[in-house]
Amino acid sequence: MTNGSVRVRFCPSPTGNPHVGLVRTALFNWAFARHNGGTMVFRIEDTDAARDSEESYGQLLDSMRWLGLDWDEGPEVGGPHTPYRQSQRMDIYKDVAEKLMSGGYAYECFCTAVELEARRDAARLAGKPSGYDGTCRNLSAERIARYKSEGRPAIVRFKMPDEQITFTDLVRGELTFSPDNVPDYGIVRANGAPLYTLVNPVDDALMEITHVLRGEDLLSSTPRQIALYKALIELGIAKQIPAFGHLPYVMGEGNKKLSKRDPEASLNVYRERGFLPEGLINYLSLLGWSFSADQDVFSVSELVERFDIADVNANPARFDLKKAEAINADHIRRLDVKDFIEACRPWLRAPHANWAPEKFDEAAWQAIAPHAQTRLTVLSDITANVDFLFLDAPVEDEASWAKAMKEGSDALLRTAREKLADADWSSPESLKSAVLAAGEEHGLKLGKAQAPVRVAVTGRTVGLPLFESLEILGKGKALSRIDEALVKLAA
RNA sequence: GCCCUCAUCGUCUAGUGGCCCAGGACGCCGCCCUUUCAAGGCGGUAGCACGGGUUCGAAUCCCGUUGGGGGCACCA
Repeated sequence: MTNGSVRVRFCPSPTGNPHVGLVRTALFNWAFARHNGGTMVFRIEDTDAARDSEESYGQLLDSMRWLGLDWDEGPEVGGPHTPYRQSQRMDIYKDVAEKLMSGGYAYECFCTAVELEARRDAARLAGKPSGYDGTCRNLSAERIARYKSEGRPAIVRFKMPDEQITFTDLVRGELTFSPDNVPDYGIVRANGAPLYTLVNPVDDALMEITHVLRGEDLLSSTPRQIALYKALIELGIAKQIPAFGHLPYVMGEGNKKLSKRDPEASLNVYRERGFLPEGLINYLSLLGWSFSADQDVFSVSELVERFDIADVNANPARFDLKKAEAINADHIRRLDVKDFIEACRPWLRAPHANWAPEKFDEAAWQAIAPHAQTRLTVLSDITANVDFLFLDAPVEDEASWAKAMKEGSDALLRTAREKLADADWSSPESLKSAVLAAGEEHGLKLGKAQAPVRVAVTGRTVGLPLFESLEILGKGKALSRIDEALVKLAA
């Protein structure tokens, strides 16, 4: 669909934890670049020293790497437009701002915050647009000199041309804005620090970005960026105006835009719970896009193969945890057992695991893993499923105990213990027969008969297939746990 | 207040004028399988916001209403 080389960028500012909306934006840019054999530029917009943090910067890179969203130019990778952190590009912006000023595209504005606010309120009351009213647009030279001698601070404001601006949004089609509603806007702070409004388009121009795919919240600032672009082209700084595509919001509970403050929104939450990168990517890409009419579980490479920005739809999507987990569960099941075994590792150790590290038994883990794989929705669930193998005694779960240990359970357990003692412990079938026979003696079907044994050995009423679990735990430990349960029942 | 934007099952979506009395997925319900719980199989539940047009024909095009979301910073 696109000819020539596609260059997209992902340009977060390092404030707070990465959140899923941000990730979705990164993902669509990445998928678009990869689909078209283009270039993914990663740029850090850290021009707000008060809010940016180095910690957040580190998290951003770490998150991208965890997800497998690689970049061709950017931090720690370099590229022809180094540096890729805006905090290191201040000279460039200063220079552009000066050119904009001397070219008559921007002017100094001496209005104070108080004045601005008063006029904004008045405009609002009068039912008029409340943006900047252009007061300082055509100040006389004397006036400017006087303000300066008074030491009045000034910001630099971009002068919006008095014309309609029309562009074709990649996801929304043709959009037109009238100049009345696109006021002159600040591009440099009074202290000389450039603002996002300047810095973002300037870098896009310099880095020759061809497609700007970003959140819907930036939609209404597009006309002013296009105007700035035109100025930059006239000044010989920019070559072309990029195409814009505004991605729909990712909403949270209560139909609110998922914000950084919302704990549900934090990427780290999903990572710690044991989402697979490909599972999360799969789910996130379904927010505003679809793979096909009848399939919604797919691999990252399938995504790349099919993704097209033209197929993204414009309506906001709600993040649905249940579906995200279901998709993730599917990806867990798709894993090779070997990969599943490795993927679970972090949850087999502290701080997730509740057993001492030396109690972990690699052989037992490898034996039990296949039985766990079809039962997890998130990897962190593994701990509770296998802890009976690595704990000295099964966890104490009162609800499970109460549910399984009824009248006669002690008699059943005694019989089961006897038969189990004579069974062949290298065969789950033999163990099953033992419990089955014990149940028959007490008039219980296997479903009922296995419950007390399960709770005695694993501590819980639900869990992995019992007879395989018994075999892996081993005869000695299993029988002594039944003995302990018998003691507890007698007490 | 002004401007922009969005609108198909509870949720994510397919659908670009006839193939749709609307398809898939998650959820939910039921059945089968079954050593618990899952997984798997089968079936069910539920939707084109509303009102006008245009057209032989509208979920699809146009207008309006309503509702949701966003912007209107010396944040990004």
